Amino acid sequence: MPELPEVETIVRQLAGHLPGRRVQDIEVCRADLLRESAEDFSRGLQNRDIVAITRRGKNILLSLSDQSLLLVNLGMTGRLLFRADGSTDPPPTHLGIRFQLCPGGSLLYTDIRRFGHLLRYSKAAWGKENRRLGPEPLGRWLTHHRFHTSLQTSRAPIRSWLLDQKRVAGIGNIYAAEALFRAGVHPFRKARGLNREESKALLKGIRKVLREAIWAQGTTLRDYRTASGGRGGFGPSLQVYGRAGEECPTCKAAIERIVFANRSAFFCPHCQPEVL
DNA sequence: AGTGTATCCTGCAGGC
DNA sequence: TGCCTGCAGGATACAC
Repeated sequence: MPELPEVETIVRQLAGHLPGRRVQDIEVCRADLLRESAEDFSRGLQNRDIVAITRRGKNILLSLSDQSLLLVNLGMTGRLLFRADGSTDPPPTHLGIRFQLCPGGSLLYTDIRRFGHLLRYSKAAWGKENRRLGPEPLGRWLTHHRFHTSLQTSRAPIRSWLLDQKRVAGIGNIYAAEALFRAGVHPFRKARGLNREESKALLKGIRKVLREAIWAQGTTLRDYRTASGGRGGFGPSLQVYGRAGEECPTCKAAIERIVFANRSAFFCPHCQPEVL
């Protein structure tokens, strides 16, 4: 569910609450969210101070006072909510893990489908894992030239390439569809088949749609919520995702939906021709 | 090596 | 009303 803009929104909100707070107590309601025992997980976090919160791709990273790190991946339906003490909000459904913080407040991880996970890393172990992720699409390192060069190494359909977190980190099915539409590139096209002009348009499209979605605090189709429980406002700005049968905003042709790699792809057959 | 597919899990919408 | 099917923003183990 949550792609880069959604995760960025959550991180920005939590940055106003978490740093400076201590993890006082941990309640694990759903142990299958972890890859270690609930006891080890709790022991590794208890009494650590949260120093910082950042994002890498679609992952949320909490830096702790002992140099270790807690990674939160929200999967499809994960939420990370901050609740002040005495909050009148109703208790969340599908609570997975509750972190009681000091001085005051709690951090709640909820997840209907439980595709998400929480992982502790040492500084060194995270460094190694981090290198396996592709560059940040909004980062300065990823130039048009590097993007184009990277595309040339793959025969995969460009939609699959964009979803592969080892290529570029943070893009999911919604923003892949939107970026391809903005660039006029059919999702089926081979990555290495894009010429310089097309790859430049694609990177520009990716950056534009991600920035606009961050500005709108992400896209709530159903389950995504910000850290304060709010909804993202980018939904009405989606031009093709979820709009099969509707008119293309550019040319009025009917938007099509095809399924490959087990996922829907939405595109305009006129603005995004499969063959040039 | 580099791809596509099936699978984990729950909830909801739509058809009958 | 209720049962059934298909579909969902992600990541990964496997087969080819």
